[in-house]
Amino acid sequence: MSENEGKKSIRDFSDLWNRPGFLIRRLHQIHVAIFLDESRTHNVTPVQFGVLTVLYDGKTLDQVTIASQIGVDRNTAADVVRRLERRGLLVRPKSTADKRAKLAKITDEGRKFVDAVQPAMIRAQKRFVKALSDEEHRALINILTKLLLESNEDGRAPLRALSDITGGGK
Amino acid sequence: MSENEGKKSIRDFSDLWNRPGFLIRRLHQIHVAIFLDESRTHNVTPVQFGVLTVLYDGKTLDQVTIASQIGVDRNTAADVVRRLERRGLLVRPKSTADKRAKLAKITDEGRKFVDAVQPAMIRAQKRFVKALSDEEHRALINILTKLLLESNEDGRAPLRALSDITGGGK
DNA sequence: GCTAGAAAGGTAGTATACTACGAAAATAGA
DNA sequence: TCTATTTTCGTAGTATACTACCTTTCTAGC
Repeated sequence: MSENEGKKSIRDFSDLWNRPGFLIRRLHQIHVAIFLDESRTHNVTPVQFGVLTVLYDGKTLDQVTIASQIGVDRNTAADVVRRLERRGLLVRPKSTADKRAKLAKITDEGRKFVDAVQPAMIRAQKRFVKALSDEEHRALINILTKLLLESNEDGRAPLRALSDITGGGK
Repeated sequence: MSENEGKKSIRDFSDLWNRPGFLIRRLHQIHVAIFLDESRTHNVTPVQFGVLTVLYDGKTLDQVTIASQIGVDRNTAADVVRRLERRGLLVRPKSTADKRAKLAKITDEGRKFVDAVQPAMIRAQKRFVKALSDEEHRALINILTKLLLESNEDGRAPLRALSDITGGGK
């Protein structure tokens, strides 16, 4: 095979496999599949687990805050919270301070559930990147983080409290 | 002597931002948002555009083949094809050779549509990775491709004809 | 030729993710 | 205080993505 066949620019997107958007979509599908496979017996999705993780320490949060912390749409967050409530993993008390707000608080059962699923989440992450060396892994995280910070406001669910990442002075 | 104190392994996933799955999900959301924004006037999604791209050269394909080429589920591909048919961008003749198969073929209108949307797709890809240097861009594509090839069979929609990527055969 | 299994399509149901709209409540400004 | 705006939640609708199950058709083995 020739060395630099065609010598196309890296910014040539005519090939599907040179489109970052395509690769990202496929990898997202695959990660979800791996997560569901590893946590098969628990019947939980990555986003549901994310919500429970955010609530794990006992904080009582409203839906908008939850949405901004895990990076999903407000409506999606409300859906997810409803499903988790149905399973008894969290409760949804009304706020007394703000009559509009509907809060979410993890239950004991929910906390036990997170403890039980945590190892599967770890297995899924490891399996997902098992082909990479530590160096490649680090490069991947760095580049994805860079893209995310750069485009955070482009999505419909911009994350807040990014100071943890940027190290910026709050 | 805390040489390694606080120096977490790259494989420590306790922080959300160290979880490749989380980063990938967010970036997927953002890419879709950017694509929809750039192609706003055309009312088309990345997956729909992918199907039309595969059919652009006039091939008549069945739904399973389309699904495997763009990496979506068989049922999802059928949904997408139905929507594109509704808009007159493709037709769905029945196969004479195989009475089960329902084929898809792009129309003249569909081909014109792809021509019109192509620049928006290019703009979306460029905007998505605009924060990266050529070197970072290349590293990203390489790593994502590596992950994809490694995990292709883990998803529900494994891609076929990967020889173009692996350099094998042909 | 016949039958079992595979393969293609379809329906139905669920979850994530978004848009658009509306109601109720909180807040900021005149 | 009164009003306009913002915020929060809700509903409804669409698209991607998957599972589960079903029918029809094709194919392989006998």
